[in-house]
Amino acid sequence: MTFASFTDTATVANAITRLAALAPLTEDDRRALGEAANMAAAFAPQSEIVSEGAPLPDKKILLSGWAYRMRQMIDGRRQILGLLMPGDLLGNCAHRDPVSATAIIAVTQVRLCTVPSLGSEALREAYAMSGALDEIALLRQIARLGRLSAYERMIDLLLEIRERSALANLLEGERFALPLTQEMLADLLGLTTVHVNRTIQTLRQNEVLLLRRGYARLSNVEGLMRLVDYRPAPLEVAPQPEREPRA
Amino acid sequence: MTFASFTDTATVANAITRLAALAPLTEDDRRALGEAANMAAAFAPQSEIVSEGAPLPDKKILLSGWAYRMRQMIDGRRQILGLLMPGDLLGNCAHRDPVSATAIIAVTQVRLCTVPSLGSEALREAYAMSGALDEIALLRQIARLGRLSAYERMIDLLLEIRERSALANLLEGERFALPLTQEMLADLLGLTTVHVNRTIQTLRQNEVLLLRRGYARLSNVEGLMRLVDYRPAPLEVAPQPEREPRA
DNA sequence: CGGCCGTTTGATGGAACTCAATCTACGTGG
DNA sequence: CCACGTAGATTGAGTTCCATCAAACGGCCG
Repeated sequence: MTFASFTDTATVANAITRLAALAPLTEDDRRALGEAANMAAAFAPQSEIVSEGAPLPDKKILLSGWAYRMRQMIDGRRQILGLLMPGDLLGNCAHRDPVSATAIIAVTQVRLCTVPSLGSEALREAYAMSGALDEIALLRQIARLGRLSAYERMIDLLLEIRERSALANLLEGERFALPLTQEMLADLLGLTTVHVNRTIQTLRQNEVLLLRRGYARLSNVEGLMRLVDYRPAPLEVAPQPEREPRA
Repeated sequence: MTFASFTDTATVANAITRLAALAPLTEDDRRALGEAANMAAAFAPQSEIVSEGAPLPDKKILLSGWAYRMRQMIDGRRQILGLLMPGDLLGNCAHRDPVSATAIIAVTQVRLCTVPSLGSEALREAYAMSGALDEIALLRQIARLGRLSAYERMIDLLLEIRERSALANLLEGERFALPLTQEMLADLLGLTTVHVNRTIQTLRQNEVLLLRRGYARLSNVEGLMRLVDYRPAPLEVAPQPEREPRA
């Protein structure tokens, strides 16, 4: 299965939903975001959005699509450091002369726009919250790689993706998009593709995971959270209107 | 060897040296820092400076001593997420109602003080730079755990500690303090203490590492950096007056 | 139809873990 | 001042999880 043709169902609305969950946006904010979105730049799947060591661009919003931050060693070993999903913010850096510490690569087709004037209090607040969530994701990734088995790592990662999808109202019932190849999952989890494949099969046998055509569904989320000691990010998540699953 | 009695040779000057390397401090800044340091709070070795989920205190400077950020699972597995060394800043968080995502534990005796009024441009700049370096350290830790062998992880970590020591002028010749037990190293590197011990012995046999009484010395730093593809943090490090090694 | 990307399967090896015991340095109290 | 307790370091034997190597399979697109 290739994801070059992955049809991203996320819209600008999803990105804005996420920001609104981080700080109470005013109507003005939403309008400004909508206008900024009209100036969005598009990136093809697999393209390099930012290079390692390149000067960091302005603060940007990921309007739709997925990307990842990656580090590659000279001998070819790759480690994916973190995922970027709709509504995530890039270039969160307050000091002058900022340089990107990592490359950023598009997974699917990606649309990016510049954050509108940061004059708005709520937008600045959302930006700060987003930075805090970014840090939590990095910390989680460290604990995942350092102390979980392959089986647990996979569950922990899927729980995180599910949680972040929910934040942007991208949970359709209990199903969510997972446009990652097993190779990307391996680079994310510090495993080989072969072992990722075997781990997924075990998850399927245990009826924990349904994985099909770029979508995933977890069973018994509560139990899984207990299994890997998963702690949701400390956010009073406003309940979102639930979208109908479309099979 | 216990580090409860570890004599920390770092002084307030080391912490200030680090900040000065991040942004050009004025004389006023230095004076304010010196005064703030007089109001420092002390923490005993092994004590919990901040609890996970506790409300985050004000922005603080670690004046002297070492600490670490940690996450513990219910079944007892521990992962050290990162180290805090003299001159490091805590509570780098711009949004309201911040809660610590991790516990912070003192390794040695620790002294902390509140950052003086952030009115100063240079201090704000130093704070931002420090945040960027924190992120780089987290990213490095992820790549370390995900893609390096035990042997490489140990080298990579020691190179990072050496680099950070240098930033606070805590490199004495080629020697630097390493007040960590093998158990802490294990929790930091995602290994067991037994394996850390064996890895250290291999490093000693290869004449890469000298480790004695809480101090470390690396040989052939250039070669080690190449071996693990170590990339120093992008900082134009102002050369510091070198301190005489004393031992 | 053929090639390619991604997935799946099998066989084998090795890096790191587990369990268990011993050793060493140091601080403490008798 | 020595006996003891404890934290940390070290060593050995056996095991397991995950990597490696190699090949085959499946769907999609040209």
